Amino acid sequence: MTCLPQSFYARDALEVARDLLGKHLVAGPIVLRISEVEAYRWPNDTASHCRMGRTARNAPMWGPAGHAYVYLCYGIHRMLNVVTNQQGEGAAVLIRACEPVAGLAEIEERRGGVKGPAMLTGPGKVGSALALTLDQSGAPLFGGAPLELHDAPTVKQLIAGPRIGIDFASAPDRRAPYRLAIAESPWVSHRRGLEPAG
DNA sequence: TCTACGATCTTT
DNA sequence: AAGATCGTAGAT
Repeated sequence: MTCLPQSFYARDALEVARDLLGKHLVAGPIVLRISEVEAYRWPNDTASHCRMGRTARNAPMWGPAGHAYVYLCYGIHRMLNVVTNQQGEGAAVLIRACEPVAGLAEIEERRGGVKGPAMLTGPGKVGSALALTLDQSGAPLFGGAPLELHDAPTVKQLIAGPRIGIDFASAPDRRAPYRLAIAESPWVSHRRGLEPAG
């Protein structure tokens, strides 16, 4: 298993999002296959955390690609994003759902005994399974890091639809099909609104 | 400081 | 349909 190089991430978030489907998140004994993502693009994406400019929280989104952006949502959930684009551009891909590949027992334990797709379909659940902490925000995802992204076969059949939980965004950004998932996978949250895509 | 509000999940 | 729960961000 080879680690994805930093150059993989230094592209438009939507391209990286598509290519992240099927790739592996590796954290110690746990390996997760990415099955659903959302792109938060640069520039002019009113759904993005970067819509208001640079802040202490979103600083990693403006930094070098291939690093993590972790933030706390609703006071409870830790969300994992992968930083994309060039340095100085605020963009990232949110990891929304995964399929377990290894470390099933550890994942189940961290998820409170939940099994099946309910275990990993939703960004908060992925964060919980990986035991993410806020101090991991800004950490690289390559070069022997505790959390890494490894290469795996590219996914051909995918489905796309509007992003979840961004009602505050402009109408075009609300409608934009920036949520991508593996077509045949049961490890996908909110199947409604997703349609076959290139 | 103060206040409002989330890129959600669970239970009712 | 609504509560949990707290760090951010923007306003004061």
